[in-house]
Amino acid sequence: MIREEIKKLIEKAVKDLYKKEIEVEIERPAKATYGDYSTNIAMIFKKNPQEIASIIKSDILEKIKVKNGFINFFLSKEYLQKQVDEILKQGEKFGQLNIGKKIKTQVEFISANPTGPLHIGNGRGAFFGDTLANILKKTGYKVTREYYINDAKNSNQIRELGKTALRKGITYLTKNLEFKIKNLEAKLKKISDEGEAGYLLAQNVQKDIKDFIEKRLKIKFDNWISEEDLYKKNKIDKIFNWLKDRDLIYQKAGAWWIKTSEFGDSQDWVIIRTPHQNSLENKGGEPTYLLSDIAYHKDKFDRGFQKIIDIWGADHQGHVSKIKAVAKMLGYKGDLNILISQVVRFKKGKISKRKSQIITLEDLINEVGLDVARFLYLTKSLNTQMEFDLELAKEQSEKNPVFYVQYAHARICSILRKAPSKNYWSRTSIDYSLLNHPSELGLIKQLIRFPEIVEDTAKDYQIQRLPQYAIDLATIFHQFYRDCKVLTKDKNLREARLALILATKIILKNTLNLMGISAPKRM
RNA sequence: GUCCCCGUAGCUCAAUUGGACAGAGCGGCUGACUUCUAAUCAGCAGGUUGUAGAUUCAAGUUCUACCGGGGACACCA
Repeated sequence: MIREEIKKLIEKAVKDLYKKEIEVEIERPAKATYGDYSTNIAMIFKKNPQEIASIIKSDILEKIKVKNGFINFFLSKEYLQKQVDEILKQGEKFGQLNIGKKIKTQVEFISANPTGPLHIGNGRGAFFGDTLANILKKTGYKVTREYYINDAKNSNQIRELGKTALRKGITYLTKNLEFKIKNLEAKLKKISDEGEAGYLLAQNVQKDIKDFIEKRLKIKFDNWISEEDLYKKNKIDKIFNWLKDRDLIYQKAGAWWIKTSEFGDSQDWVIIRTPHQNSLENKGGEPTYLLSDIAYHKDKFDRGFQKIIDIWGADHQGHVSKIKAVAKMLGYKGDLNILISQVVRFKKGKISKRKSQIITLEDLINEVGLDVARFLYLTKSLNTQMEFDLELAKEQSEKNPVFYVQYAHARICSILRKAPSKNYWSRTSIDYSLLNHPSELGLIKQLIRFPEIVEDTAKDYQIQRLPQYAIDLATIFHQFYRDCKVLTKDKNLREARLALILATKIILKNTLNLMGISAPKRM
Protein backbone atom coordinates (compact mmCIF):
# COMPACT_ATOMS: atom_id res chain seq x y z
CA MET A 1 0.00 0.00 0.00
CA ILE A 2 1.23 3.41 -1.00
CA ARG A 3 0.40 4.89 2.38
CA GLU A 4 2.78 2.44 4.03
CA GLU A 5 5.57 3.34 1.64
CA ILE A 6 5.25 7.04 2.32
CA LYS A 7 5.16 6.35 6.02
CA LYS A 8 8.45 4.50 5.79
CA LEU A 9 10.03 7.31 3.80
CA ILE A 10 9.23 9.85 6.50
CA GLU A 11 10.24 7.61 9.35
CA LYS A 12 13.57 7.07 7.69
CA ALA A 13 14.02 10.80 7.10
CA VAL A 14 13.30 11.56 10.74
CA LYS A 15 15.66 8.85 11.85
CA ASP A 16 18.45 10.14 9.60
CA LEU A 17 17.95 13.72 10.73
CA TYR A 18 17.23 13.45 14.43
CA LYS A 19 18.29 9.90 15.30
CA LYS A 20 14.78 9.21 16.60
CA GLU A 21 12.55 6.21 15.99
CA ILE A 22 8.97 7.40 15.72
CA GLU A 23 5.63 6.20 14.45
CA VAL A 24 4.33 8.50 11.74
CA GLU A 25 0.67 9.03 10.91
CA ILE A 26 -0.17 9.53 7.27
CA GLU A 27 -3.35 11.37 6.47
CA ARG A 28 -5.42 12.39 3.52
CA PRO A 29 -5.39 16.17 3.17
CA ALA A 30 -8.75 17.87 3.41
CA LYS A 31 -8.31 19.44 0.00
CA ALA A 32 -6.94 17.69 -3.06
CA THR A 33 -4.92 20.80 -3.92
CA TYR A 34 -2.81 20.27 -0.81
CA GLY A 35 -1.62 16.93 -2.11
CA ASP A 36 -2.43 13.24 -2.09
CA TYR A 37 -1.07 12.43 1.33
CA SER A 38 0.19 14.49 4.23
CA THR A 39 1.70 14.30 7.66
CA ASN A 40 1.63 16.63 10.64
CA ILE A 41 4.76 15.11 12.13
CA ALA A 42 6.74 18.32 12.02
CA MET A 43 4.17 20.15 14.12
CA ILE A 44 3.91 17.38 16.65
CA PHE A 45 7.65 17.17 17.19
CA LYS A 46 8.22 20.87 16.68
CA LYS A 47 10.68 20.40 13.85
CA ASN A 48 11.16 22.27 10.62
CA PRO A 49 8.92 20.59 8.04
CA GLN A 50 11.01 21.91 5.19
CA GLU A 51 14.08 20.26 6.63
CA ILE A 52 12.36 16.86 6.74
CA ALA A 53 10.79 17.32 3.33
CA SER A 54 14.07 18.22 1.69
CA ILE A 55 15.79 14.91 2.35
CA ILE A 56 12.94 12.67 1.18
CA LYS A 57 13.49 11.30 -2.29
CA SER A 58 11.42 8.68 -4.10
CA ASP A 59 10.29 8.02 -7.63
CA ILE A 60 6.74 7.36 -6.51
CA LEU A 61 6.53 11.03 -5.62
CA GLU A 62 6.30 13.86 -8.08
CA LYS A 63 6.88 16.54 -5.47
CA ILE A 64 6.72 17.37 -1.81
CA LYS A 65 5.36 20.67 -0.60
CA VAL A 66 5.17 22.21 2.82
CA LYS A 67 2.14 24.25 3.78
CA ASN A 68 0.78 25.41 7.14
CA GLY A 69 3.24 23.12 8.86
CA PHE A 70 2.05 20.03 7.03
CA ILE A 71 4.28 18.08 4.71
CA ASN A 72 2.27 17.24 1.61
CA PHE A 73 3.06 14.52 -0.89
CA PHE A 74 2.07 14.38 -4.54
CA LEU A 75 2.12 11.02 -6.28
CA SER A 76 3.81 10.72 -9.63
CA LYS A 77 1.82 10.04 -12.78
CA GLU A 78 3.90 7.00 -13.56
CA TYR A 79 3.09 5.45 -10.21
CA LEU A 80 -0.62 6.08 -10.62
CA GLN A 81 -0.72 4.72 -14.14
CA LYS A 82 0.97 1.55 -12.98
CA GLN A 83 -1.73 1.04 -10.37
CA VAL A 84 -4.40 0.45 -12.99
CA ASP A 85 -2.45 -2.54 -14.16
CA GLU A 86 -2.04 -3.65 -10.56
CA ILE A 87 -5.79 -3.58 -9.96
CA LEU A 88 -6.49 -5.55 -13.14
CA LYS A 89 -3.82 -8.04 -12.19
CA GLN A 90 -5.23 -8.63 -8.73
CA GLY A 91 -8.87 -8.36 -9.72
CA GLU A 92 -11.23 -9.17 -6.89
CA LYS A 93 -8.29 -9.75 -4.60
CA PHE A 94 -7.24 -6.12 -4.77
CA GLY A 95 -7.61 -4.65 -1.30
CA GLN A 96 -7.27 -8.00 0.37
CA LEU A 97 -4.93 -7.60 3.31
CA ASN A 98 -3.37 -9.74 5.92
CA ILE A 99 -3.52 -7.61 9.03
CA GLY A 100 -5.77 -10.25 10.59
CA LYS A 101 -3.13 -12.94 10.23
CA LYS A 102 -5.82 -15.63 10.19
CA ILE A 103 -6.74 -14.90 13.79
CA LYS A 104 -9.84 -16.83 14.81
CA THR A 105 -12.52 -14.19 15.06
CA GLN A 106 -16.14 -14.31 15.99
CA VAL A 107 -18.79 -11.74 15.18
CA GLU A 108 -21.99 -12.31 17.10
CA PHE A 109 -24.95 -10.27 15.99
CA ILE A 110 -28.72 -9.91 15.77
CA SER A 111 -29.35 -12.58 18.45
CA ALA A 112 -32.96 -11.45 18.67
CA ASN A 113 -35.42 -13.05 21.05
CA PRO A 114 -37.36 -15.89 19.43
CA THR A 115 -40.67 -14.38 20.45
CA GLY A 116 -41.58 -12.56 17.26
CA PRO A 117 -40.32 -11.32 13.91
CA LEU A 118 -37.25 -9.09 13.58
CA HIS A 119 -38.02 -5.41 13.96
CA ILE A 120 -36.30 -2.47 12.35
CA GLY A 121 -33.94 -2.12 15.30
CA ASN A 122 -32.58 -5.60 14.62
CA GLY A 123 -31.79 -4.51 11.08
CA ARG A 124 -29.07 -2.32 12.35
CA GLY A 125 -27.08 -5.05 14.05
CA ALA A 126 -27.84 -7.34 11.13
CA PHE A 127 -26.36 -5.18 8.39
CA PHE A 128 -23.59 -3.77 10.51
CA GLY A 129 -22.49 -7.19 11.74
CA ASP A 130 -22.64 -8.78 8.33
CA THR A 131 -20.62 -5.98 6.74
CA LEU A 132 -18.06 -5.91 9.52
CA ALA A 133 -17.62 -9.67 9.16
CA ASN A 134 -17.04 -9.17 5.42
CA ILE A 135 -14.40 -6.56 6.08
CA LEU A 136 -12.59 -8.60 8.70
CA LYS A 137 -12.53 -11.53 6.33
CA LYS A 138 -11.14 -9.28 3.60
CA THR A 139 -8.37 -8.16 5.91
CA GLY A 140 -7.24 -11.65 6.76
CA TYR A 141 -9.19 -12.62 9.85
CA LYS A 142 -10.72 -16.06 10.06
CA VAL A 143 -14.29 -15.02 10.70
CA THR A 144 -17.21 -16.93 12.17
CA ARG A 145 -20.66 -15.39 12.17
CA GLU A 146 -22.72 -16.45 15.13
CA TYR A 147 -26.31 -16.01 16.26
CA TYR A 148 -27.26 -16.65 19.88
CA ILE A 149 -30.81 -17.82 20.45
CA ASN A 150 -32.28 -16.90 23.84
CA ASP A 151 -34.56 -19.89 24.05
CA ALA A 152 -33.94 -21.19 27.56
CA LYS A 153 -37.01 -22.95 28.91
CA ASN A 154 -36.56 -21.46 32.35
CA SER A 155 -36.21 -17.86 31.13
CA ASN A 156 -38.98 -15.37 31.73
CA GLN A 157 -39.53 -14.52 28.10
CA ILE A 158 -39.93 -18.14 27.08
CA ARG A 159 -42.25 -18.80 30.02
CA GLU A 160 -44.27 -15.74 29.06
CA LEU A 161 -44.37 -17.01 25.50
CA GLY A 162 -45.51 -20.32 26.95
CA LYS A 163 -48.34 -18.60 28.77
CA THR A 164 -49.37 -17.06 25.50
CA ALA A 165 -49.26 -20.46 23.83
CA LEU A 166 -51.32 -22.02 26.59
CA ARG A 167 -53.70 -19.06 26.43
CA LYS A 168 -52.94 -17.99 29.97
CA GLY A 169 -51.68 -14.59 28.98
CA ILE A 170 -51.56 -12.14 26.11
CA THR A 171 -48.02 -10.87 26.46
CA TYR A 172 -46.84 -11.80 23.01
CA LEU A 173 -50.10 -12.36 21.21
CA THR A 174 -49.97 -11.23 17.60
CA LYS A 175 -51.79 -12.49 14.53
CA ASN A 176 -48.73 -14.35 13.45
CA LEU A 177 -48.33 -16.11 16.79
CA GLU A 178 -52.04 -16.84 16.93
CA PHE A 179 -51.67 -18.67 13.65
CA LYS A 180 -48.70 -20.65 14.88
CA ILE A 181 -50.41 -21.58 18.12
CA LYS A 182 -53.32 -22.98 16.13
CA ASN A 183 -50.97 -25.12 14.12
CA LEU A 184 -49.36 -26.44 17.27
CA GLU A 185 -52.63 -27.01 19.05
CA ALA A 186 -52.41 -30.80 19.10
CA LYS A 187 -48.92 -30.78 20.55
CA LEU A 188 -49.68 -28.01 23.01
CA LYS A 189 -52.58 -29.95 24.47
CA LYS A 190 -50.15 -32.48 25.84
CA ILE A 191 -48.05 -29.79 27.50
CA SER A 192 -48.82 -28.12 30.78
CA ASP A 193 -45.45 -26.60 31.60
CA GLU A 194 -45.10 -23.01 30.45
CA GLY A 195 -41.40 -23.36 29.71
CA GLU A 196 -41.97 -26.38 27.50
CA ALA A 197 -44.83 -24.73 25.67
CA GLY A 198 -42.83 -21.57 25.17
CA TYR A 199 -39.86 -23.51 23.91
CA LEU A 200 -41.98 -25.33 21.37
CA LEU A 201 -43.46 -22.10 20.08
CA ALA A 202 -40.06 -20.36 20.15
CA GLN A 203 -38.56 -23.05 17.93
CA ASN A 204 -41.31 -22.38 15.47
CA VAL A 205 -40.73 -18.65 15.54
CA GLN A 206 -36.99 -19.12 15.31
CA LYS A 207 -37.41 -21.14 12.14
CA ASP A 208 -39.14 -18.16 10.53
CA ILE A 209 -36.44 -15.79 11.73
CA LYS A 210 -33.75 -18.03 10.32
CA ASP A 211 -35.54 -18.32 6.98
CA PHE A 212 -35.99 -14.58 6.83
CA ILE A 213 -32.34 -13.92 7.61
CA GLU A 214 -31.06 -16.38 5.06
CA LYS A 215 -33.49 -15.80 2.23
CA ARG A 216 -34.50 -12.18 2.54
CA LEU A 217 -31.55 -10.55 4.29
CA LYS A 218 -29.11 -12.85 2.50
CA ILE A 219 -27.01 -13.19 5.63
CA LYS A 220 -25.34 -16.50 6.22
CA PHE A 221 -24.49 -17.45 9.77
CA ASP A 222 -21.94 -20.14 10.46
CA ASN A 223 -23.34 -20.97 13.88
CA TRP A 224 -26.73 -20.82 15.51
CA ILE A 225 -26.18 -21.34 19.22
CA SER A 226 -29.11 -22.16 21.46
CA GLU A 227 -29.14 -21.07 25.09
CA GLU A 228 -31.30 -24.06 25.95
CA ASP A 229 -28.58 -26.26 24.46
CA LEU A 230 -26.10 -24.81 26.92
CA TYR A 231 -28.39 -26.04 29.68
CA LYS A 232 -28.80 -29.43 28.08
CA LYS A 233 -25.06 -29.81 27.81
CA ASN A 234 -24.69 -28.87 31.47
CA LYS A 235 -22.58 -25.87 30.60
CA ILE A 236 -24.45 -23.76 33.12
CA ASP A 237 -23.73 -26.21 35.95
CA LYS A 238 -20.15 -26.52 34.84
CA ILE A 239 -19.44 -22.82 34.85
CA PHE A 240 -21.16 -22.50 38.22
CA ASN A 241 -18.90 -25.13 39.72
CA TRP A 242 -15.88 -23.72 37.96
CA LEU A 243 -16.54 -20.31 39.54
CA LYS A 244 -17.32 -21.85 42.91
CA ASP A 245 -14.09 -23.86 42.94
CA ARG A 246 -12.15 -20.68 42.37
CA ASP A 247 -14.01 -18.74 45.03
CA LEU A 248 -15.32 -16.24 42.49
CA ILE A 249 -18.90 -16.47 43.71
CA TYR A 250 -20.49 -16.34 47.14
CA GLN A 251 -23.85 -16.82 48.79
CA LYS A 252 -25.74 -13.93 50.31
CA ALA A 253 -29.36 -13.69 51.37
CA GLY A 254 -30.14 -17.00 49.73
CA ALA A 255 -28.81 -16.04 46.32
CA TRP A 256 -25.45 -16.63 44.64
CA TRP A 257 -23.44 -13.57 43.65
CA ILE A 258 -20.50 -13.18 41.35
CA LYS A 259 -17.53 -11.03 42.34
CA THR A 260 -17.51 -8.80 39.28
CA SER A 261 -16.59 -5.81 41.45
CA GLU A 262 -13.14 -7.30 41.92
CA PHE A 263 -12.67 -7.32 38.14
CA GLY A 264 -13.54 -3.77 37.23
CA ASP A 265 -17.32 -3.63 37.43
CA SER A 266 -19.10 -1.31 39.85
CA GLN A 267 -20.78 -4.08 41.80
CA ASP A 268 -21.45 -7.80 42.17
CA TRP A 269 -24.42 -9.43 40.51
CA VAL A 270 -26.79 -12.29 41.21
CA ILE A 271 -26.26 -15.40 39.12
CA ILE A 272 -28.57 -17.78 41.01
CA ARG A 273 -31.80 -16.44 42.42
CA THR A 274 -33.05 -17.13 45.93
CA PRO A 275 -35.14 -20.31 45.81
CA HIS A 276 -38.81 -19.83 46.33
CA GLN A 277 -40.29 -21.26 49.51
CA ASN A 278 -42.52 -23.57 47.53
CA SER A 279 -39.85 -24.58 45.06
CA LEU A 280 -39.59 -28.31 44.60
CA GLU A 281 -35.98 -28.06 43.57
CA ASN A 282 -33.54 -28.27 46.40
CA LYS A 283 -30.36 -27.57 44.54
CA GLY A 284 -31.11 -23.87 44.55
CA GLY A 285 -32.98 -21.25 42.60
CA GLU A 286 -32.86 -20.58 38.91
CA PRO A 287 -29.86 -19.13 37.14
CA THR A 288 -30.16 -15.59 35.86
CA TYR A 289 -29.47 -14.55 32.29
CA LEU A 290 -26.05 -13.41 33.41
CA LEU A 291 -24.98 -16.91 34.36
CA SER A 292 -25.99 -18.42 31.05
CA ASP A 293 -24.26 -15.57 29.28
CA ILE A 294 -21.12 -16.25 31.29
CA ALA A 295 -21.40 -19.88 30.24
CA TYR A 296 -21.86 -18.75 26.66
CA HIS A 297 -18.81 -16.52 26.76
CA LYS A 298 -16.75 -19.20 28.45
CA ASP A 299 -17.80 -21.39 25.57
CA LYS A 300 -16.64 -18.75 23.08
CA PHE A 301 -13.30 -18.43 24.85
CA ASP A 302 -12.87 -22.20 24.96
CA ARG A 303 -13.54 -22.48 21.26
CA GLY A 304 -10.36 -20.48 20.76
CA PHE A 305 -11.58 -17.18 19.38
CA GLN A 306 -8.82 -14.65 19.82
CA LYS A 307 -11.00 -11.79 18.72
CA ILE A 308 -14.63 -11.56 19.69
CA ILE A 309 -17.06 -8.90 18.61
CA ASP A 310 -20.46 -8.80 20.27
CA ILE A 311 -22.97 -6.46 18.70
CA TRP A 312 -25.81 -5.68 21.09
CA GLY A 313 -28.79 -3.41 21.15
CA ALA A 314 -28.88 -0.30 23.31
CA ASP A 315 -31.01 -2.05 25.91
CA HIS A 316 -28.05 -4.32 26.69
CA GLN A 317 -25.72 -1.46 27.42
CA GLY A 318 -25.75 -2.16 31.17
CA HIS A 319 -24.60 -5.68 30.45
CA VAL A 320 -21.29 -4.59 28.93
CA SER A 321 -19.36 -3.94 32.11
CA LYS A 322 -20.50 -7.26 33.53
CA ILE A 323 -19.26 -9.32 30.60
CA LYS A 324 -16.02 -7.34 30.40
CA ALA A 325 -15.43 -8.11 34.07
CA VAL A 326 -16.27 -11.75 33.44
CA ALA A 327 -13.77 -11.92 30.59
CA LYS A 328 -11.07 -10.74 32.97
CA MET A 329 -12.26 -13.14 35.63
CA LEU A 330 -12.07 -16.06 33.23
CA GLY A 331 -8.61 -14.97 32.17
CA TYR A 332 -9.50 -14.32 28.57
CA LYS A 333 -6.39 -13.08 26.79
CA GLY A 334 -7.98 -12.22 23.46
CA ASP A 335 -9.58 -9.07 22.18
CA LEU A 336 -13.18 -8.71 23.35
CA ASN A 337 -15.19 -5.93 21.72
CA ILE A 338 -18.74 -5.17 22.69
CA LEU A 339 -20.42 -2.75 20.34
CA ILE A 340 -23.72 -1.14 21.20
CA SER A 341 -26.04 -0.09 18.43
CA GLN A 342 -28.16 2.85 19.45
CA VAL A 343 -31.89 2.74 19.10
CA VAL A 344 -33.77 3.16 15.89
CA ARG A 345 -36.68 5.44 16.61
CA PHE A 346 -39.83 6.33 14.82
CA LYS A 347 -40.59 9.91 14.24
CA LYS A 348 -43.37 10.74 16.63
CA GLY A 349 -46.88 11.04 15.38
CA LYS A 350 -46.18 9.76 11.93
CA ILE A 351 -46.88 6.10 12.36
CA SER A 352 -49.84 5.06 10.32
CA LYS A 353 -52.68 4.03 12.57
CA ARG A 354 -54.40 1.56 10.35
CA LYS A 355 -51.52 -0.88 10.44
CA SER A 356 -50.13 -2.60 13.49
CA GLN A 357 -47.89 -0.50 15.69
CA ILE A 358 -44.86 -2.66 15.12
CA ILE A 359 -43.11 -2.25 11.82
CA THR A 360 -41.03 -5.30 11.11
CA LEU A 361 -37.79 -5.47 9.22
CA GLU A 362 -39.65 -7.47 6.62
CA ASP A 363 -42.10 -4.59 6.11
CA LEU A 364 -39.17 -2.31 5.46
CA ILE A 365 -37.49 -4.65 3.00
CA ASN A 366 -40.75 -5.18 1.16
CA GLU A 367 -41.19 -1.46 0.93
CA VAL A 368 -37.75 -0.27 -0.14
CA GLY A 369 -35.81 -3.37 -1.15
CA LEU A 370 -32.76 -4.97 0.41
CA ASP A 371 -30.12 -2.81 -1.30
CA VAL A 372 -31.70 0.45 -0.18
CA ALA A 373 -32.35 -0.87 3.32
CA ARG A 374 -28.75 -1.96 3.76
CA PHE A 375 -27.41 1.31 2.46
CA LEU A 376 -29.82 3.32 4.60
CA TYR A 377 -28.52 1.65 7.75
CA LEU A 378 -24.85 1.50 6.82
CA THR A 379 -24.46 5.22 6.17
CA LYS A 380 -25.07 5.97 9.82
CA SER A 381 -22.61 5.48 12.62
CA LEU A 382 -23.64 2.84 15.18
CA ASN A 383 -23.71 5.57 17.84
CA THR A 384 -26.31 7.65 16.08
CA GLN A 385 -29.88 7.35 17.16
CA MET A 386 -31.62 6.80 13.88
CA GLU A 387 -34.81 8.68 13.23
CA PHE A 388 -37.02 6.56 11.17
CA ASP A 389 -40.33 6.50 9.53
CA LEU A 390 -41.43 4.39 6.67
CA GLU A 391 -42.54 7.42 4.66
CA LEU A 392 -39.06 8.88 4.85
CA ALA A 393 -37.52 5.54 3.96
CA LYS A 394 -39.76 5.26 0.92
CA GLU A 395 -38.99 8.79 -0.10
CA GLN A 396 -35.28 8.17 0.32
CA SER A 397 -35.48 4.92 -1.55
CA GLU A 398 -36.40 6.66 -4.79
CA LYS A 399 -33.57 9.12 -4.52
CA ASN A 400 -31.25 6.88 -2.64
CA PRO A 401 -27.52 7.29 -3.17
CA VAL A 402 -27.28 3.53 -3.53
CA PHE A 403 -28.77 3.90 -7.01
CA TYR A 404 -26.22 6.54 -7.77
CA VAL A 405 -23.44 4.10 -6.99
CA GLN A 406 -25.10 1.21 -8.78
CA TYR A 407 -25.69 3.42 -11.78
CA ALA A 408 -21.98 4.05 -12.10
CA HIS A 409 -21.47 0.31 -12.23
CA ALA A 410 -24.22 -0.16 -14.81
CA ARG A 411 -22.76 2.63 -16.91
CA ILE A 412 -19.41 0.92 -17.00
CA CYS A 413 -21.01 -2.35 -17.98
CA SER A 414 -22.84 -0.58 -20.75
CA ILE A 415 -19.63 0.85 -22.17
CA LEU A 416 -17.94 -2.53 -21.95
CA ARG A 417 -20.79 -4.10 -23.88
CA LYS A 418 -20.34 -1.57 -26.65
CA ALA A 419 -16.59 -1.72 -26.81
CA PRO A 420 -15.57 -2.73 -30.34
CA SER A 421 -12.60 -4.89 -29.45
CA LYS A 422 -12.80 -7.30 -26.60
CA ASN A 423 -9.12 -7.55 -26.04
CA TYR A 424 -8.86 -4.75 -23.52
CA TRP A 425 -8.13 -7.30 -20.87
CA SER A 426 -4.84 -8.28 -22.41
CA ARG A 427 -3.05 -6.03 -20.01
CA THR A 428 0.40 -6.35 -21.46
CA SER A 429 -0.45 -4.44 -24.61
CA ILE A 430 -1.91 -1.43 -22.86
CA ASP A 431 -0.07 1.89 -22.83
CA TYR A 432 -1.06 3.26 -19.43
CA SER A 433 0.99 6.40 -19.94
CA LEU A 434 -1.87 7.69 -22.10
CA LEU A 435 -3.96 8.15 -18.96
CA ASN A 436 -2.96 11.77 -18.40
CA HIS A 437 -6.16 13.71 -18.05
CA PRO A 438 -6.80 15.14 -14.56
CA SER A 439 -10.08 13.23 -14.45
CA GLU A 440 -8.28 10.01 -15.26
CA LEU A 441 -5.61 10.55 -12.66
CA GLY A 442 -8.23 11.63 -10.15
CA LEU A 443 -10.12 8.43 -10.72
CA ILE A 444 -7.01 6.33 -10.20
CA LYS A 445 -6.27 8.16 -6.97
CA GLN A 446 -9.70 7.27 -5.69
CA LEU A 447 -9.30 3.64 -6.77
CA ILE A 448 -6.09 3.13 -4.84
CA ARG A 449 -7.76 4.42 -1.69
CA PHE A 450 -9.79 1.24 -1.50
CA PRO A 451 -7.27 -0.83 0.48
CA GLU A 452 -6.86 2.04 2.93
CA ILE A 453 -10.60 2.28 3.44
CA VAL A 454 -10.77 -1.43 4.09
CA GLU A 455 -7.84 -1.35 6.49
CA ASP A 456 -9.08 1.64 8.47
CA THR A 457 -12.55 0.16 8.78
CA ALA A 458 -11.22 -3.20 9.93
CA LYS A 459 -9.42 -1.32 12.69
CA ASP A 460 -12.03 1.11 13.94
CA TYR A 461 -15.29 -0.52 12.80
CA GLN A 462 -16.59 2.76 11.39
CA ILE A 463 -18.60 1.07 8.68
CA GLN A 464 -20.19 4.29 7.41
CA ARG A 465 -16.87 5.01 5.75
CA LEU A 466 -17.70 2.37 3.15
CA PRO A 467 -20.89 3.82 1.65
CA GLN A 468 -19.26 7.24 1.73
CA TYR A 469 -16.32 5.92 -0.24
CA ALA A 470 -18.67 4.30 -2.74
CA ILE A 471 -20.49 7.58 -3.30
CA ASP A 472 -17.23 9.46 -3.75
CA LEU A 473 -15.96 6.88 -6.20
CA ALA A 474 -19.18 7.05 -8.20
CA THR A 475 -18.97 10.85 -8.30
CA ILE A 476 -15.41 10.81 -9.54
CA PHE A 477 -16.28 8.20 -12.12
CA HIS A 478 -19.24 10.24 -13.39
CA GLN A 479 -16.92 13.23 -13.72
CA PHE A 480 -14.46 11.14 -15.67
CA TYR A 481 -17.32 9.97 -17.86
CA ARG A 482 -18.17 13.57 -18.62
CA ASP A 483 -14.60 14.57 -19.42
CA CYS A 484 -13.15 11.53 -21.15
CA LYS A 485 -14.84 9.55 -23.84
CA VAL A 486 -13.87 5.93 -23.51
CA LEU A 487 -14.89 4.59 -26.90
CA THR A 488 -12.76 6.85 -29.04
CA LYS A 489 -11.32 6.08 -32.44
CA ASP A 490 -7.79 6.13 -31.12
CA LYS A 491 -7.29 2.46 -30.36
CA ASN A 492 -4.50 2.87 -27.85
CA LEU A 493 -6.29 5.53 -25.84
CA ARG A 494 -9.51 3.57 -26.01
CA GLU A 495 -7.91 0.46 -24.60
CA ALA A 496 -6.14 2.36 -21.86
CA ARG A 497 -9.46 3.92 -20.84
CA LEU A 498 -11.24 0.59 -21.07
CA ALA A 499 -8.63 -0.77 -18.71
CA LEU A 500 -9.31 2.14 -16.36
CA ILE A 501 -13.07 1.63 -16.28
CA LEU A 502 -12.57 -2.07 -15.88
CA ALA A 503 -10.45 -1.35 -12.82
CA THR A 504 -13.17 1.01 -11.59
CA LYS A 505 -15.76 -1.70 -12.06
CA ILE A 506 -13.70 -4.09 -9.96
CA ILE A 507 -13.39 -1.64 -7.09
CA LEU A 508 -17.03 -0.58 -7.24
CA LYS A 509 -18.15 -4.17 -7.17
CA ASN A 510 -15.77 -4.99 -4.34
CA THR A 511 -17.13 -2.12 -2.29
CA LEU A 512 -20.74 -3.07 -2.93
CA ASN A 513 -19.97 -6.70 -2.17
CA LEU A 514 -18.54 -5.78 1.20
CA MET A 515 -21.78 -4.00 2.01
CA GLY A 516 -23.86 -6.89 0.73
CA ILE A 517 -25.35 -4.74 -1.99
CA SER A 518 -25.81 -5.91 -5.55
CA ALA A 519 -23.88 -4.49 -8.51
CA PRO A 520 -26.34 -4.49 -11.41
CA LYS A 521 -25.14 -4.67 -15.02
CA ARG A 522 -28.11 -2.74 -16.31
CA MET A 523 -30.44 -0.20 -14.77
C1' G B 1 -29.80 10.27 41.84
C1' U B 2 -25.64 7.27 39.14
C1' C B 3 -23.67 5.42 34.41
C1' C B 4 -23.66 5.22 28.82
C1' C B 5 -24.85 7.45 23.84
C1' C B 6 -26.23 11.79 21.27
C1' G B 7 -26.88 17.37 20.14
C1' U B 8 -23.44 19.75 13.34
C1' A B 9 -27.28 23.34 7.03
C1' G B 10 -34.76 23.36 6.56
C1' C B 11 -34.55 17.43 6.90
C1' U B 12 -31.44 12.64 7.27
C1' C B 13 -26.46 12.12 8.37
C1' A B 14 -20.65 12.56 7.64
C1' A B 15 -16.13 14.70 9.21
C1' U B 16 -9.43 10.45 8.07
C1' U B 17 -10.17 9.60 16.21
C1' G B 18 -6.62 16.67 17.88
C1' G B 19 -5.42 19.08 11.93
C1' A B 20 -5.67 22.87 6.83
C1' C B 21 -11.65 26.94 4.35
C1' A B 22 -16.90 21.84 8.91
C1' G B 23 -18.79 18.15 4.05
C1' A B 24 -22.57 14.66 1.37
C1' G B 25 -27.62 13.32 0.07
C1' C B 26 -32.62 15.08 0.15
C1' G B 27 -35.44 19.62 -0.27
C1' G B 28 -35.05 24.98 -2.80
C1' C B 29 -33.19 27.94 -7.07
C1' U B 30 -30.13 28.28 -12.37
C1' G B 31 -28.23 25.88 -16.52
C1' A B 32 -26.72 21.19 -19.83
C1' C B 33 -29.83 15.40 -23.45
C1' U B 34 -28.34 14.93 -31.92
C1' U B 35 -23.63 12.23 -27.14
C1' C B 36 -20.11 5.60 -24.35
C1' U B 37 -27.14 5.15 -20.12
C1' A B 38 -29.71 12.58 -17.99
C1' A B 39 -30.90 7.18 -12.18
C1' U B 40 -25.98 11.96 -14.98
C1' C B 41 -23.15 16.64 -15.04
C1' A B 42 -22.06 22.10 -13.90
C1' G B 43 -23.46 26.11 -10.64
C1' C B 44 -26.16 29.12 -6.54
C1' A B 45 -28.32 29.61 -1.65
C1' G B 46 -28.13 27.42 3.18
C1' G B 47 -23.55 27.07 9.67
C1' U B 48 -21.43 31.37 15.92
C1' U B 49 -21.00 22.66 15.41
C1' G B 50 -26.76 23.19 22.25
C1' U B 51 -24.52 27.13 26.03
C1' A B 52 -20.29 28.97 29.02
C1' G B 53 -15.40 28.28 30.38
C1' A B 54 -10.47 25.40 30.17
C1' U B 55 -6.24 22.84 27.76
C1' U B 56 -2.47 24.22 22.83
C1' C B 57 0.72 25.83 17.37
C1' A B 58 -4.32 23.77 16.31
C1' A B 59 -10.98 21.80 19.31
C1' G B 60 -17.13 19.59 16.01
C1' U B 61 -13.55 16.10 18.29
C1' U B 62 -10.20 16.37 24.87
C1' C B 63 -11.54 18.30 30.18
C1' U B 64 -15.21 20.91 33.66
C1' A B 65 -20.12 22.91 34.51
C1' C B 66 -24.84 23.69 32.71
C1' C B 67 -29.24 22.96 28.91
C1' G B 68 -31.89 19.44 25.86
C1' G B 69 -33.03 14.27 23.71
C1' G B 70 -32.54 8.91 24.18
C1' G B 71 -31.03 4.50 26.75
C1' A B 72 -29.42 1.64 31.06
C1' C B 73 -29.45 1.20 36.29
C1' A B 74 -33.76 -6.18 38.70
C1' C B 75 -32.98 -12.23 42.43
C1' C B 76 -35.84 -9.43 33.61
C1' A B 77 -33.53 -11.00 29.21
